[in-house]
Amino acid sequence: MQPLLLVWEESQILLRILNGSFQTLDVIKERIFHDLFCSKANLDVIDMRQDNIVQNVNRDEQGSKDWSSKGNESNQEGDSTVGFNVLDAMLKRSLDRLKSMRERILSAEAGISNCTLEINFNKDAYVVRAMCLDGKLGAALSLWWNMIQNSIVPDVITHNYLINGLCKNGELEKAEWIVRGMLYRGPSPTCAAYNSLIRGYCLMNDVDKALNTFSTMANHGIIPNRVTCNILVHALCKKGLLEQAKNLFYKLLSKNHVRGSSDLITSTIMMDGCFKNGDTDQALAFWKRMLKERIQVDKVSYNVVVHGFCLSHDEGTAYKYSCEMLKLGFVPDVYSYNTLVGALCRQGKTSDACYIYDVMTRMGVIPDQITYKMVIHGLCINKEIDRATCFLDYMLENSIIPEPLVWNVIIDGYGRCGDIQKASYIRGKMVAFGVLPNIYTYNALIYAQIKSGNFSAAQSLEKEMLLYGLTPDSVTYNLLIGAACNLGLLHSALQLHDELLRKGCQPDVITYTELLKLFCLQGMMREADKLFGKLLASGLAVDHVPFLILMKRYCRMREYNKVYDLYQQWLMTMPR
DNA sequence: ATAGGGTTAG
Repeated sequence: MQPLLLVWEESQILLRILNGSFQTLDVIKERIFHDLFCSKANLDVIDMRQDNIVQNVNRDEQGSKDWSSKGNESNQEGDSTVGFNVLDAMLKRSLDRLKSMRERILSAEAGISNCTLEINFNKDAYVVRAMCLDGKLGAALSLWWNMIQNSIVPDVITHNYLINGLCKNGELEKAEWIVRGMLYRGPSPTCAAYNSLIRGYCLMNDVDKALNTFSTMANHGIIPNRVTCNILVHALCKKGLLEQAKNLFYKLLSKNHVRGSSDLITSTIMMDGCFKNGDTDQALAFWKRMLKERIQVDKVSYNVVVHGFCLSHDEGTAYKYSCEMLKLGFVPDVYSYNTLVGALCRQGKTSDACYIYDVMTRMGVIPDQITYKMVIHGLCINKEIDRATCFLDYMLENSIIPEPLVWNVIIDGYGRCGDIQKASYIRGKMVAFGVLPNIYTYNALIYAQIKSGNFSAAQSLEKEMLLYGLTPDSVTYNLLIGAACNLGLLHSALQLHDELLRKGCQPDVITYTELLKLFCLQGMMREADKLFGKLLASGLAVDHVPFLILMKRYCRMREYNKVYDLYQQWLMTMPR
C-alpha cells in the first residue's frame, strides 16, 4: 500500500472525532430552534430572525474550521496534541456560538413589538432575494416591478441580488437594464452590481465586454475593488492571457500596501491559471511568494496545488502536498478527494481510486456526480464493467440520477466486451430512470451489435434512432459502412454513404478509408482512384492507412508504377 | 447583507 493511503487511515480517526462534535452541535442547534418556535406567537417575525441565526451559525462553523488550521501551524509537538487543540477550540467556539445565539433570541424577543412594522414593510424585498437565490428570476422580476410601480423602491442589496441572478443566468441585457434604471431613479448601483455584470460577461466568454464594463464603472465614480480584479484575473487566466493576468495582479499588489488574507484568493487564481496553462514553475513561484509573505494558505490553495501537479503528471509531488495538507489539519473536502480519485483513475489505478472513494464516504464527505463519473469511467477503461455497474447502483441508491454520459460509458464498455445482453439491460434501466438515450448511446449499442456480427440488428437500431428524432453522425455511419464493407455488402455500403450525404453529414477520413477498402476488395479500381482523389482534395488530414490499402492492392495487381507513384505522393504528405 | 478562487470532459 502506498504511504499516502496510510496517512489517510491515520487522519481518519482525528476527522471522525471532528465529525462527531459537529453532529452534536447540530442536535443542540435543532433543540434551540425547537424551543424558539414553541415559545413565540408571531411566527412571521421569527422566520426572519431564524434566517439570520442560521447564517451566523454557518459562518461560525466556517470560522472554527479555519481556526483549526491556523492553530496547528504554531504547534509542532505532534498529531495527537494537534487533535486535542482542534477539539478544544471547537468546543470553545461552540459555547461562544450558543451564547451569541441565546443573546440574539433574547434581543429578538425584546424587539418584536416595534420591529414588526418595519420587517413587514421589507418583506417583498426579502421574497425577491429568496427568489433570486432560487433561480426563479421571472417571478423575482415581476414582484420587483410591482414594487416599483407601487413606488416602493427596494434597497441596493435587493437590486444586487436581482442583477446577480440575471447575470448568472446569462440574461445580461436585463441586468444592464436594471442597472440603467438604478442610475436613473436610484438607488445608485454599487461595486457588487458591476462585479456581477463583469462576471456575467466573463461567463459568456466575452472578456472584452467585461473590460468595457470595468471602465464604465470608473465613469460612474465607482472604484473597482479586489473582487473586481479577482474576476478579471480569473477570466484572463482562463483565456490563456497569463501575461495580462499577471500585470493586473501586480498592479493590484502595488495599490495595496497592506498585505493580508485578501492576497490569498488572487494568488490562488494566478497559481491555478499557471498550472492550467502548463507553467508549473510560475505556479510554484506564486506559491512560494505566498509562503514568503506569510499569507495563510487554505484548503482551496492546497487543492489547487495538488490538482496542478496531477495536471503536470507529477502524481508523486501531488501526493506529497496532499499529505502535507492533511498534516496541517485541513479537512479534505469533495474537491480534495475528487482530485485524487481523478488522478488515480487516469493512471489506471482503479483499486486505489475505489479505496479513496471508500475513505471519503466513511469520512462523511458525500461523493458527487463527478466522483462517480470518474470512477465509472476509469473502471470501464480498465474493462471492469461489472464493478462500474456497482457504482451506478450506488448512485441510484443515493438518488443521484446520472447524466447520459455515465450510462453510455457503461453501455459502451459492455459492448466492447461483446456483452450485448448487459448493454441492452443498462439501456433499459436508463430509460426506466427517465434518462433519454442520445446519439452516443445508440453508437455504443450499434458498435456492440456490429462487434457481435449482427449487422441487421445494428441497422434496425439506426432506424430506431431516426424514429426518436436523433440524427446519426459520422461515427454512426462509419460503424455501419465499415460493417457493410467487411461483409462485402457493396450496395448497403453505398446506400449508407448516400444517406450520410443526404443528411448533411460530413464524411471523414474513416468514411473514405472504409469505402476505399471496399472498392479495392471488389476490384473497382477506377472508383477507388476517384474516391482517393476526392479524399486528397477534401482538405482532411490523411493518415497512412488509405495509402497502404491502395499500395497493397496495386502490389497484388503487379502495377508497380502505381505503387511507386502512391509512395511518392505519401511522402509528400509527411511533415518535412 | 449582495459580488471573487479549486474537481470531469465522449
